[in-house]
Amino acid sequence: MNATQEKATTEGSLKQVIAHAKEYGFVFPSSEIYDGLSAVYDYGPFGVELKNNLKALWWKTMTQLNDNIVGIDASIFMHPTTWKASGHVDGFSDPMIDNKDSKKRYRADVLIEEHAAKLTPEAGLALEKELARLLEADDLSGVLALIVRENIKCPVSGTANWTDVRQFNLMFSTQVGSVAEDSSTIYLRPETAQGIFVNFLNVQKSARMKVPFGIAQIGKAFRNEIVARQFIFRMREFEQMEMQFFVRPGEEMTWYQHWKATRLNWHKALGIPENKLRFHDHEKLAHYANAAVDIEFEFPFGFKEIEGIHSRTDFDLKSHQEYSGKKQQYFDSEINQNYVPYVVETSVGADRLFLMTLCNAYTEELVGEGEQQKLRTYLKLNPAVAPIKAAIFPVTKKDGLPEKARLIFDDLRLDMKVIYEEKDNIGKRYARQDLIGTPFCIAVDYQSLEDDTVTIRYRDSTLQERIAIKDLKAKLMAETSFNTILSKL
RNA sequence: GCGGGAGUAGCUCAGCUGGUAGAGCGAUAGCCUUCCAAGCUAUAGGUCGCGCGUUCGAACCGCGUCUCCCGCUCCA
Repeated sequence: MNATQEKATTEGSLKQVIAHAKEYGFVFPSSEIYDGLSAVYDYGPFGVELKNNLKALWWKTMTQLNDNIVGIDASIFMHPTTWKASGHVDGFSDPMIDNKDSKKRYRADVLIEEHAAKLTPEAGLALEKELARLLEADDLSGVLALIVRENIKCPVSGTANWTDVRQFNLMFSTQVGSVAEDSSTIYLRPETAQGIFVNFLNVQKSARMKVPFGIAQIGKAFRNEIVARQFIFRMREFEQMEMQFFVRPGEEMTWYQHWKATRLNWHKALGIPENKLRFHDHEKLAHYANAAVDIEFEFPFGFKEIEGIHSRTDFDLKSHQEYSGKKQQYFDSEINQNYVPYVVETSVGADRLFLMTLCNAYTEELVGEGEQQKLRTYLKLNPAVAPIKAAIFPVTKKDGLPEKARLIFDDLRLDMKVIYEEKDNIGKRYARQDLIGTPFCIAVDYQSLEDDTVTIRYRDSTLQERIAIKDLKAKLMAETSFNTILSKL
């Protein structure tokens, strides 16, 4: 651990990243003055800039670089039947049971299914049927009775000392209408995808889209997680960036592979090192999917999913067709056929993308020698997504330097987010910008008054070079443009 | 939800076996200083997470509660 001698560059632990995020205005706990609200967070002044940039980058990648992808913005509230059709009403609530000795929590249905697998095929099948009947009837005490009757034990403690079976519904519900009695229950969407599916024909017709084509959407979704933790990694209110890609039946695997590669590449282009990213194939597939893979990032707490790519088959559109009684078909004039398209989904957690970006950017470096040695903390953010693109400093606040700097600032602000500061010595000002990841600092000095040049100081190297003021904006625009990322795709 | 750990100024922490709060950094204002958290002056900021109890007296002891962190479980 004695790495103090060499120039050690380290990434932060999750704790450090959280502390940094709060201290420097990226992420605050929600309603903090009331002790916060579990698993809910607010984005601060620099956090919202960073997040907006990430969202804009994704949006442009999808809708600007692909002429067959268009966007929508659907509501959070949807007709309740939507969630019956999607399977969330039935499938999104889990019967849970705790073992009082081992303190472990299990899904009661999984426990019984695993037990059934050990029985003879006939007995196992009979048990599963019984379970299905009980679940269908929402008979939770019946499920417990079944566990007791079968003498199912906890794999850890080996005892059958169980709590009651309790239902955890992951969807938030609320009422429409001001009078409680007359109102009907509706849900806050647990995923944004259904807003796309129910608008499939609206979009296809109005934008005259031809299969294969995609619909992109960024929006909030809500899940009443039993356990929500790890900062903004798992929140009860979160933001998804989803693109549903509609393809001819039978061609879904080709597109699945295509989007898998394309999306991984996007994260790399953003500047995430290759060795911190990996694919993780799903062995157990969701009810709607015939193939699924996660793109995982190595967070301080391990490799975790940031994006999912799913081949959702025609499950959703078919289901909506059934429940709504409205045909969800597409006429493919190339092959002269009507069909319900298959869907390949790419779904990024915007907050996870944000957290990945922040974790990856957080850097601590020992600089200086001996007594002078100190820790330099900065955010190595990609300039294209950095909250502040440049800071403009007069080297002192007299002799007309502030006025000169102001002119540059007023010109730059028309094109990008910049900061002007003249308080404190310039080293302190550099350090403050490092902490929020500002990639460039522009210093106006006495030479600037004579020959209209300034120095530009680079965040990561702390090196400076002199540049003519007339060339400054073009350089900054080029260095901070989305183009620097998009051109790599 | 369960188990473990932790809550004192914006941050990092100090505060003895109970005697009603302090430091450094940071922030703000000013001075000084043309280049990497320098120096000087001043100011602001805390019902010690919250509640109840014990006590003449609680940051400190007891009980309860809330929040955060780590693990179990689940997912975008």
